[in-house]
Amino acid sequence: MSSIKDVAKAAGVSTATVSRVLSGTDYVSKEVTEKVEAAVKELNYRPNRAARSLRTQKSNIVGLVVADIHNPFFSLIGRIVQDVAFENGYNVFLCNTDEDPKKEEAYLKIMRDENASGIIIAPTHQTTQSVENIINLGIPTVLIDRQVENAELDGVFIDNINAAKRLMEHCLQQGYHKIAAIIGGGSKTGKLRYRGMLDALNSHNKSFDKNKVKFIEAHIDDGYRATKELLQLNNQPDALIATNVLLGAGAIKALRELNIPIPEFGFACFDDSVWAPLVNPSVTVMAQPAIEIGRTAMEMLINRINNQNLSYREVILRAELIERESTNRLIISSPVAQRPFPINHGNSVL
Amino acid sequence: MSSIKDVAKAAGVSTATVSRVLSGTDYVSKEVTEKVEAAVKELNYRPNRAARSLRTQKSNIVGLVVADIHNPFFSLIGRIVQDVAFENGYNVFLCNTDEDPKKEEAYLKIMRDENASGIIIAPTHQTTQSVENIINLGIPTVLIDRQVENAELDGVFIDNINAAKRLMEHCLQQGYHKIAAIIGGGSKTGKLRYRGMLDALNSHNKSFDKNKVKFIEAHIDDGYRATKELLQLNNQPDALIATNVLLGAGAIKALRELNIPIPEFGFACFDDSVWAPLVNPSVTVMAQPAIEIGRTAMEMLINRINNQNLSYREVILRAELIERESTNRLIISSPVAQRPFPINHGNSVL
DNA sequence: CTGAAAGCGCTAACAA
DNA sequence: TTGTTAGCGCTTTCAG
Repeated sequence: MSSIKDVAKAAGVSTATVSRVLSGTDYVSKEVTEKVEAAVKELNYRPNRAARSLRTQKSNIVGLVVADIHNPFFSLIGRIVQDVAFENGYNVFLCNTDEDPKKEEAYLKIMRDENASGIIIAPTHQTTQSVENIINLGIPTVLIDRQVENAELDGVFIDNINAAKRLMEHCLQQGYHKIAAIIGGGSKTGKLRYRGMLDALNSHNKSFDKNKVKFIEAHIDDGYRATKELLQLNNQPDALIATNVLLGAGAIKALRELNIPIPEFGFACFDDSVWAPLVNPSVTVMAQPAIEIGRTAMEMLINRINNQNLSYREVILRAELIERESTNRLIISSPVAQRPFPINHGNSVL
Repeated sequence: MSSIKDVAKAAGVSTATVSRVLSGTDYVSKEVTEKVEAAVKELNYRPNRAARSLRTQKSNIVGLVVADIHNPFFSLIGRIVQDVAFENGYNVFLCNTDEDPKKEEAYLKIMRDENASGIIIAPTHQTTQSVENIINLGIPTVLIDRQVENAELDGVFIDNINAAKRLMEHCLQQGYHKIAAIIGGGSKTGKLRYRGMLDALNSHNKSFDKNKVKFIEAHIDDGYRATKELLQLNNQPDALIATNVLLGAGAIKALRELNIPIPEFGFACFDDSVWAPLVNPSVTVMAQPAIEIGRTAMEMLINRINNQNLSYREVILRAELIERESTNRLIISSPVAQRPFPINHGNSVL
């Protein structure tokens, strides 16, 4: 491994000059520049990142802190974040918190130790402390997925209340009136979506039957169990909304096992996925624009890194209601194969 | 941000002593140790990684290089790799190559620049050059998913030939005899799986009808298109095997649109997924043990980092055939809801 | 426009 | 058992 000294020697210049050529900050004569570039090529020189980082107190590391990269919503975001990062010379550190504030804090500390340039984070539900931790780091940060009031941080979200409201509204319009919900209780997002659903109900002079709402951990198993419990109530619901893709998958498993007829029983969930149009009947979803979220977040982060004085901004993206069969109580029995579905849907999640 | 000097001053000792206490390598008296630890706590001191890395020519960075983290097979592996890494003090750099050798090479160079301690990689199809690049780095490396002959590298794989053979064997036993295949052409894995399928056919004195085999890029869209093409042949196939989860999803879309009756027409693919048991009919799969692959790979990597003199080893894990309805030509029409499916299947991929 | 030299924060000889 | 010190490879004043 050749160092900057070797290059300097080979080019017959000082290390400072080599550094200048590489960074392109200062003016260097054409002649010298060429000599240096030749030496760089010759020696196959690549600057040592640790040395650079130590000297500049910066790094090209960006932390991506999410609950679980295996959640397809996050993996799609992660995919795009990494793409944009790569295009801009940044590397992505992957951190899975499982919504555990301890882990989250540990990762944030590591980001500080690494002199991370920036962080993209979907903070855990312990919002206040968590966000305080982030702000105290003094590292440029973009929040995703979970909005935090009054946080002096950039963020990109969807309007959860509105999206949930529209989804509930849709179900009501389809004629369901005893609607149950399973909600991810680990994050702020779940609470907002609950509120949106409630808003829709209220505007119809309705409300949630309390024992038809379950705040649970956002895992497949939990969605499965909760759905089974809900369907064993005396006063059974006639529809179910799940507030994320994992809960949705668990719910479908349960509905299948219990042989619940859909869409006589209505079902819808958040997040589009590859399988939502493929299960039978196909599933109505509120699709979050994951790709756009990821791209926007990384771009905002780069802007923030390059200019810390920007005023903080929040980007709210619109989620899209995709109506499919699982809530189509009005016109039952149109065969699956005749319903078109998007082959290349940008929001789609595996 | 306090440095080791501040701690040394506060504890009234030298920086060397502080370093010794922190690393635990040399003996330090109890008394001094306590003073140092108190100072560390007091100042909320955390060692600067760049400085440490520069000095030791090591880092705690591990690169995870895969085609696409949004492929649920890789995202599950990534999830586990990151877990094990975290437990052992390593951080994971995420790299998506899209099977592009250029990108792969770029990421490998970055790993070198970062003094990465290790790499876990599913190499692209340009095997020889790619693996040479890896070996030339001199960084401990574990291959996953794509076996490379004669590579002086650790690896953890499944026996692709055998797994594909068993899957094909299963289809033949179910009475399908004009079986088509869509195969990921971008990686070695696809070729091995092709060979396994061929082996099974040969042992029945059969062979592939050449225009019923398509080597394509492993994307959903490509699987979709290829399936449509295959079903427009004069001599239509009576079954289809897809060699990975993305191709499988695309195939199902196409089969749905064309209103192909399953399991009269047979379908199976590699990789279990959350939706495989939920689509209708449920899909027979050859499930790869993704969690085990990820865990084993990271553990092997740590071993290799700690002892470069170990002899190289290959771990071959067994894939599991999960028979579901989509190949169940023999007993048609058992209702979905009555077929049990695993709620917490370890291999399951979203 | 270029060079000399200091120093980022840490570890590891070597000394004591 | 502890301290002194050199130096990892780079950038960035400051001089020229």
